Amino acid sequence: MQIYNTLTRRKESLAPIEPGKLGMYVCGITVYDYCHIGHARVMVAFDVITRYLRARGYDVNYVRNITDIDDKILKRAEENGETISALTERMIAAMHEDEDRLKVLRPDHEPRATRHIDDIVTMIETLIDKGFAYAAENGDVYYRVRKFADYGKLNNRDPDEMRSGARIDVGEHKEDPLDFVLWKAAKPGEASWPSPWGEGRPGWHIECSAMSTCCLGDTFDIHGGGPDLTFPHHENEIAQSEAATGSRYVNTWMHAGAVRVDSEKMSKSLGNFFTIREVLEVHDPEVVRYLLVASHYRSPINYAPDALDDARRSLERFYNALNGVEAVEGQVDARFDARFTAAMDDDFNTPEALAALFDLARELNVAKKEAPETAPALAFELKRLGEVLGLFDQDPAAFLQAGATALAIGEDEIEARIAARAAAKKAKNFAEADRIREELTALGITLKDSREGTTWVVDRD
RNA sequence: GGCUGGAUGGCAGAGUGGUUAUGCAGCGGACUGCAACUCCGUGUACGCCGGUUCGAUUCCGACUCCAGCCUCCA
Repeated sequence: MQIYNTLTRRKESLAPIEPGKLGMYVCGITVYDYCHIGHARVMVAFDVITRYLRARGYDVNYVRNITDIDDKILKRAEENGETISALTERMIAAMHEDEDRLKVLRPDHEPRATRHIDDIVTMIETLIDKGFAYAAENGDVYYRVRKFADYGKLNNRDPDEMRSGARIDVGEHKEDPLDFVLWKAAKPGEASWPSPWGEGRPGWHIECSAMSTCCLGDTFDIHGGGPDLTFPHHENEIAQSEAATGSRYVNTWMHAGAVRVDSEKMSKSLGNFFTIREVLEVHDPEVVRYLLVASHYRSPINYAPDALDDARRSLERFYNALNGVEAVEGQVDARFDARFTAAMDDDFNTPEALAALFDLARELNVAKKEAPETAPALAFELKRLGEVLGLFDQDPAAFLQAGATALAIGEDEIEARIAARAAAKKAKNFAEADRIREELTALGITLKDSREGTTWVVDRD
């Protein structure tokens, strides 16, 4: 099992700290708004990673945090005229709904910042004791970046060169412009927690250090997140945790690729984002998931409506193959599994894995015609491997007929007309049969004849 | 400016020192009463310039362009 490690910039063999077990922490969502497709990318990527590692026999402990206290949350709650917890509970519920629809399995633990204030305070105290942090007069506590010799190792950055950077916020209470906040003193009226330095709230980076260490130990196997978190967030996590514990923080750093719109990163600040829920109003969740899985997790992907239409058509190929076959476990050529596994073993190469599944689908299509008795086992194999990617879980006919409820014709009526057409065909009245088919075509229904009878799908084009 | 990636056929997207990725779309054929589905066949694709090599899209160097991070952001 090879995994690309952002820290070393190369693929490395996976070597669990404890044989057979893996601790994985992924930076989750700041819950002040609905999740967008960029969030979906990270959720799906690490869902596939977790599913595969488990299928490979690892006992994975998957932790993904929820940031439920933060400046943006305070601001949004204020704007909405609702309490912080009303806002965050609402968004957490929405997030869970979104990921359920995308077939993203829940992490084993979802620690929330506000429930770990004690751990955070303890870690900050340790950092102060060790000289890696200091309390400023205004009640803020800062991390002393220059004290940590390895600072910049994840991003290949030299603090001396960053010093001259014009965009670094100087901040009147910092000893050094590079220092970042661990604890923010509360302004009057703001949500706050007591601490040795006065009322305040945690800085963003420290919560992940505290919660990951708390859930997974001082050193753990895998830490993941979105592409924009490598700096400063993950760099700062390393600085905090390694200074506090004196141990190596993380063995393997994994980062997903960005989702772009018109070649620009999809982000809240650019305002060019699509929320998961608005996309799911128009597209089947599995189509969205397929789009995300069809690219390698580290590659950037361009989000466009056309891309979803393409994904839909590719997925139809799988469901057409699966349609009309009962999946039953049985003897199957092992080379499909071997190809799939080899691809996934190579840094979770899902496009390559899908290529193997397309070949399996072809085999299934051939079997359906030429050796029907072998089809159920092939269908089972396709579904079994697809499950690792979180795909092919729907009833094929239902998938292909999705959207029927929006049509101007009921399913019973469709069946009635198919029966009428069958009668016309039997009577060799092809003109009438074609008339009925064209009528259905006009309504968005495509018929498919086979030896077993006629089925129908909803026309997407 | 510094640091990361990337540039593959009409589109999407893997990969490889010399042999078919895969999917969608197109074209030809088969199947079909005709279609749809399916099957078979089909495309001188690897940004540009040098170098290494018997041979490079694949390795090395320069260049051009694109994206990300350096500020909240998945």
